[in-house]
Amino acid sequence: MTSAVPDIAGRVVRWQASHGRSTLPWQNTRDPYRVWLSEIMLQQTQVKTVLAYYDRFLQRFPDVQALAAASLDDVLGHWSGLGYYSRARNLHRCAQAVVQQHGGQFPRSAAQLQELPGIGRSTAAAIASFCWDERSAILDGNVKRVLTRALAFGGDLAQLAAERALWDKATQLLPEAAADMPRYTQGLMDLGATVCLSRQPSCLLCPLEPVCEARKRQEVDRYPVKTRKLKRTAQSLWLLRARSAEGEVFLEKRPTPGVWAGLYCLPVFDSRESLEQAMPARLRERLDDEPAFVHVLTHKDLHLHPVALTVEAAALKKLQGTWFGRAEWPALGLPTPVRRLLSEAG
DNA sequence: GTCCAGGATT
DNA sequence: AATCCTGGAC
Repeated sequence: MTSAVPDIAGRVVRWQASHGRSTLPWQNTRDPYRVWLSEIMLQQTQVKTVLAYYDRFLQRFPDVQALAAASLDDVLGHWSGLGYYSRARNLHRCAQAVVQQHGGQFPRSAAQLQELPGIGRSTAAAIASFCWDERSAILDGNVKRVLTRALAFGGDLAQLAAERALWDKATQLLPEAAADMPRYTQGLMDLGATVCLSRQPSCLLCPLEPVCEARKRQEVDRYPVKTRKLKRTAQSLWLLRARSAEGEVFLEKRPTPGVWAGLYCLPVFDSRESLEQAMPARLRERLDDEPAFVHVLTHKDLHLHPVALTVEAAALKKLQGTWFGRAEWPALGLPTPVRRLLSEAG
């Protein structure tokens, strides 16, 4: 044993067995469909949020064949509210690729999994290690935090070279025994989610505390190093909130790509003037401006201006879109702010 | 209210 | 390097 690294893997594996999570609905299975679905949902999304979606999604789409056979609208309807809707579009495409190109079986290596839509390097490694014990490293945001602290890795993760170097470190740290891979991978995720927190980490509860370089130097909060320039722009949008006398709502489908791609949405306009011009003159005086509110995306603040209007259904025949009744629209793929607006209206 | 965390695609 | 969403902490 000439390695300079301490036995991090063994510590993680033993800690996972005694203190890690073991009752989440996507654990205690090696079914790649269930593991894959959970990993996609958990991208950029916290466990608590996913818990509200996972079982319901599985009930509607119990296997990869059912998902592949479903319409994209149906899939987006069950994803509605989870955010980052390209994940749902890629999920659907991936299911179809598995059925059509792999005979309904997920390919059994991380390298092949990574060829599929929506599965990047880390997600591929997670699936392969959980389902088939493959010795392949994950490196999501939580794990980056654990590893950069344990190693006092000071490279700037905004730089490609540092990112590559950390992937190499993560690979070197893997347990030697393939059979330990599921527990090791789960342990790293658990540590990042429950102990090695971004703010106020619980170092006293951490199995890596005795070997953690950042802890040793009392510099835990300096890792990971990432110089990011999040420059958020602002944009105003006007939303036509039309209701018919029968209580139906008027929705249009969003184009792909773009914000809310593929989802149903109230008709969107760049200005109040363009909203007015899109409808018959006799209706313009009945427009009712409602309080604006801000909806935040990663890269822009959307200032949303709802404009209400009650009309007979035929009055908007110049606009693209469809009327949906109370029995229909709740099941559609809707962005959260639009769903909220519709709910408030009754 | 403000700030922040969190992968893959193009 | 830019794009894509929501929820939780403070």
